[in-house]
Amino acid sequence: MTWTLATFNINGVRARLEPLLSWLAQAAPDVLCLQEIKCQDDQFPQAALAEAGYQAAVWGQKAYHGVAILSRRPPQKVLKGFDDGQPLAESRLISAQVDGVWVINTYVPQGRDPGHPAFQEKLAFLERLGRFLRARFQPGDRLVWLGDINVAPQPLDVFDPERLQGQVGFHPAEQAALAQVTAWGLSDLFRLHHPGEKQFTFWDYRLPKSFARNLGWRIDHLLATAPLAQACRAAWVDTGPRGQEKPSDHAPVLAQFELGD
DNA sequence: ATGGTTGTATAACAA
Repeated sequence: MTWTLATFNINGVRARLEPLLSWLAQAAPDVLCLQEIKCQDDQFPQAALAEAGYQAAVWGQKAYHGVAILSRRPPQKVLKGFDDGQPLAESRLISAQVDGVWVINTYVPQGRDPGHPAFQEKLAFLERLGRFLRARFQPGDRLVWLGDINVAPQPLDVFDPERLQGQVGFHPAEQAALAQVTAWGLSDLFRLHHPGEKQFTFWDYRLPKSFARNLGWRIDHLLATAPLAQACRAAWVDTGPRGQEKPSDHAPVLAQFELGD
């Protein structure tokens, strides 16, 4: 079957429910991973999404962070956090096996500044995610790690690589930490289908007219194991929502697959 | 220039 997977940092699901519903109706992904829902589980708009044809596995928290996996069909399994005996303090990781694919949805800590303790927490999160994948899954499994990963891998992935070199989101230490995870056997689906193309997924509100001037970063990714990368027919960024009224600062990223049995 | 805006919550904090 043809299967479409998407990731979208929604930056407050309650503040953007109407645009989310219209985007879902138009883009019609089979699975949508959300980050920064910024609400508790019981505040999540389950009913409105059910009416749109989606069920949701949600791990929220008050005011900050929060992740969810929306799917047309019920997931076979859902996992919140790393499930390694040490609870994750913030709601930044939810995984689900849905339509036979393991979908690992992360909102990786932003890191604040390379000199801030939060930066070390970001690196530690990425290392822990690498251990999580290696402990639980095989590179031959149908698996996608996706979400707001908060790291631009290459100079092509930021609007001004010289100026931004060494800043949070474009620092060698986090690029190395990301590479350590993907070295397990994950491919960047957007880059696979668009080598050499400058296409961003995030435009900071704090830079005046950042979207109109395309002052962005490619920090939202879909990273797939070989069986899924081989099944991937297309990957793209939908910049439509970013240009609308009161947008999220991120745009959705999608990938389409032809899944055999 | 170390700025700027946004959501949540209602004062700052995180991004």
